[in-house]
Amino acid sequence: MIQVAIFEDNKHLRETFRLLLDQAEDIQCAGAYPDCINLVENLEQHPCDVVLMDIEMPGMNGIAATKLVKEHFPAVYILIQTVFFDDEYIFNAICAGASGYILKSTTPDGYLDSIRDVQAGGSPMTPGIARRVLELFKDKLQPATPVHDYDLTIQEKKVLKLLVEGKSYKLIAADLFVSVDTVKTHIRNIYAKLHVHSGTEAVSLALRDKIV
Amino acid sequence: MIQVAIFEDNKHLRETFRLLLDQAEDIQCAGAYPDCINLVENLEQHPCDVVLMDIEMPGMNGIAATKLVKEHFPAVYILIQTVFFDDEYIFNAICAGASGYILKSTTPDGYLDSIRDVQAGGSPMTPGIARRVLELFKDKLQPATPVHDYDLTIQEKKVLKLLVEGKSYKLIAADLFVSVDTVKTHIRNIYAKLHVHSGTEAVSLALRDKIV
DNA sequence: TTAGCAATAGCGAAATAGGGTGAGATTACA
DNA sequence: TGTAATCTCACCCTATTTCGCTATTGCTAA
Repeated sequence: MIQVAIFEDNKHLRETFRLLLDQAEDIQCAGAYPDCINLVENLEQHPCDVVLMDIEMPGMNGIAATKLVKEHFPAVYILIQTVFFDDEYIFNAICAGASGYILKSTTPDGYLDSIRDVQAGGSPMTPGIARRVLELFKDKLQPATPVHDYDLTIQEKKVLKLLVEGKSYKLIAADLFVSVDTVKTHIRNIYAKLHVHSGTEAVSLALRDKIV
Repeated sequence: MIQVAIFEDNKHLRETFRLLLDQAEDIQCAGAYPDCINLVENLEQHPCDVVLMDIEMPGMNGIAATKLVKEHFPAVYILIQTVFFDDEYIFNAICAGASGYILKSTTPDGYLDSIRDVQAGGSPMTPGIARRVLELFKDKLQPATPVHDYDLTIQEKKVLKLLVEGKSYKLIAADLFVSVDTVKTHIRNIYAKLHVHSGTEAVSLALRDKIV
């Protein structure tokens, strides 16, 4: 018997969900709440396996509530449901620990299947949501493309790299087997190309733009 | 009519897929290949909307093939199918540009639905795969967590932040409405806590460890 | 072959940074 | 109430950095 808690501010929807869940043989509604007041106490008194969470709620929103639930009940699975299709929402929900993300346009049976899926260790997602997740995944994880190269020469890049490592002019000169004055010249040219006026600025820019 | 190309080294499976697809009214098999030899030429001669890609193939594997397809035909959706449940595979497939990832245990109708889903802009995923994707997502993206704090005080963090922005002692002092000597003191203390001896080193460390 | 660029190197001046020492004021806490 | 931490400031001295100008060598493309 899968115990499910419902968080949904719309009273009509909330009651509809409760009826839908209780009508299924293997699912039971352990509680239905309009907001996140006393969330922890409520879940302690009425334990559940899965939380069906509305993302748009007055007061504490679904994302924050998800975090809170995960903090206090790490074993509970959270199924987010929303009418929105927003990248930020999706991203934050996943990071908060949601185990599934479905659109409210899902059919009644879809809800029940999704609840069974999360409980079985899956993460049901509306295909459209899944596409957004994959795109986000690629965007955020992939290359971190070096935007500018600033036309630095090979030697200048070497110098900049060593500068980023925190070395002094002397040490850089030693590393590259050139004189300190040469390093000075290179750094002067680097500063001009990056439009900066100090080592810290150069390092900051180099790291942010992944030049090194 | 959705045109689908099949890449599958097992002859029996390949033919089964072809029959399955052609039997659907809205789907047509545009080609079925046992390997990725002449992949680009084949797809050029027999254009398709969706590729059904086996991930385990002799010669070029499905991941590399996915990359290749995406390079030459960016608009083509790729549906990965596999018997494996491996995080590395999943991760690489997504980065290569796959639009869906289903297990081979899927039902015949499941295949057809998945193909329709990708064509419609969705990303069908077996719930178990989806769970792995979400976990990977969290693991790889979360590290936005500052690992060390180095016990910097509030003021020291402010100074470090301004240092990262490339400001000089003077400017930092002006920004914080304190004397340059105070800034020096803070920076001395910061260097001691971070175990560095120059601004460039401090900036480098601060950015890498996301202290600021 | 001339022009341009990259890399090298030097000199000098001015500004900035780094490190030592000490110390007063405020706040937090046991 | 005493102690510790934090924030503040000052003075001194040296090292390093920044920036100006100049100049040679080698390589390459017009």
